[in-house]
Amino acid sequence: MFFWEERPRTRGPKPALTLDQIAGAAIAVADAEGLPAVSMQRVAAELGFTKMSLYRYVPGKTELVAVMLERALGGPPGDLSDLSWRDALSAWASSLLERYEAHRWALEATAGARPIGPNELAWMESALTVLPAGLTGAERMDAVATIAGQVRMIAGQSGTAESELTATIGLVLREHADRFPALTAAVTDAAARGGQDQAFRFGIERILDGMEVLIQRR
Amino acid sequence: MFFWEERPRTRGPKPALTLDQIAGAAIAVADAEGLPAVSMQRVAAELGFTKMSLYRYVPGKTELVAVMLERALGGPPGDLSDLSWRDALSAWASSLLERYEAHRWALEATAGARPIGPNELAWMESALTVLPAGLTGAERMDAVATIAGQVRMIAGQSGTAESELTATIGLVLREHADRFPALTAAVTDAAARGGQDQAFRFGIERILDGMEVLIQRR
DNA sequence: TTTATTCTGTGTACGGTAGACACTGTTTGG
DNA sequence: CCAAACAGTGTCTACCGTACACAGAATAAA
Repeated sequence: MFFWEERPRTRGPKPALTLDQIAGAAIAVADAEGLPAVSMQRVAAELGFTKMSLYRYVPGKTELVAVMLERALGGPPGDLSDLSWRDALSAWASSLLERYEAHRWALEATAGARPIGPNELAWMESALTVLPAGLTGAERMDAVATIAGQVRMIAGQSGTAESELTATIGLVLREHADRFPALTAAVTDAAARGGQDQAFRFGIERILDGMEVLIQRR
Repeated sequence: MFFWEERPRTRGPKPALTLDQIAGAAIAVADAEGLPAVSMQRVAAELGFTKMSLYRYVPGKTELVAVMLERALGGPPGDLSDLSWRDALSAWASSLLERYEAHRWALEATAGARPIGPNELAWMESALTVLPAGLTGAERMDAVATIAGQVRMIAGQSGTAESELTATIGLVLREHADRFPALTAAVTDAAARGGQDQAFRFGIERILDGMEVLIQRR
């Protein structure tokens, strides 16, 4: 786990690149054309170098993606201490969602086993500190996971929102509307009102309400 | 969206394979060695054919993965009607989690844009029918998404549970324990009690509690 | 029954991927 | 001054998905 920071160099030629430059170029490609467009070849070409030169800075593509994720998500918001735990967690979740939506490949990049970076830990730490008292350590972890799960669920749908949700689902749905009456009804009603931000807030409010019930029960 | 079912064949040689055979072989490979091990070459070899023969049954790899997902997740549980909405949703979530954990590549396969199959719609339909009254169509969709988000969050951690969570996180964490005091405390406490099933139930109960608050408020 | 049509599985080819390795040339510590 | 360390390049292997032409098999039409 030592590829996050640039290691000190003593002898030999001065490196022409930095890890930040590489990550930046890779992030730019992913932002513009999606994660599949990010290859060693492409990133190196974007910087005017050969692909093999990147291996002087990064052990492999897995680690490159990890660094991309780390840089793209960044650190957690810092000014949550003077809010109520509800507002703080809500703001935390909104901030995280913003980050995911600013880099729509980020969610895809977190699929499967991967190394976890310092910024990701900082996000966890941030949420844990604003969590209310009256929860065990395990429960605190679980609570953060539940909220993060909601963020990631919405982030996953956000690209697909409305346009493809009505297109992809609607295509199969219109054909078999009789097999899925409840889904058809819910989708048509949801389409009339619309808004994926509503979906996010609904889930967060339910989770926070549920946590409040638990806290006050104790 | 016509590659789900096998299309009728009239003239020409009898097909030596079926879509189910192909999907089954691919699922077996993914179960044993993970999703990256699933290639056209590998799946075809597993069946004793050349990779190009698969393209007679499936338009491309994207669709193959979609069929794999469809077959692996299967249909929703059917006997939820005589349960309370809480128990029904809890059972629904548990069933879905079981499916995801039985095929740990399934979550990874749902990352990014992808075609949505009939079984996935059936799962949605199943959850929507057991949902309590007093919610709008949009809210019903949001509620299902929130629960599904919890399932997917836990499913994503389940492979990493304990072993790697203490290894991957713990490695970086032990080095910077002073930077993440709340996280360190929560992790050590959680490790003492352990259990990823606890994490799942905790989140589900919070969400259901939150939904109950909303319902009773109306 | 013959003929024409349609479909299957195969072989070849192309452009792409990640990465191993040897090499040249630059930089700097001893 | 020189030897060690290191940067970037070029070449190579082993894969990947898939486009395309083809030979043979099965059937529908003649």
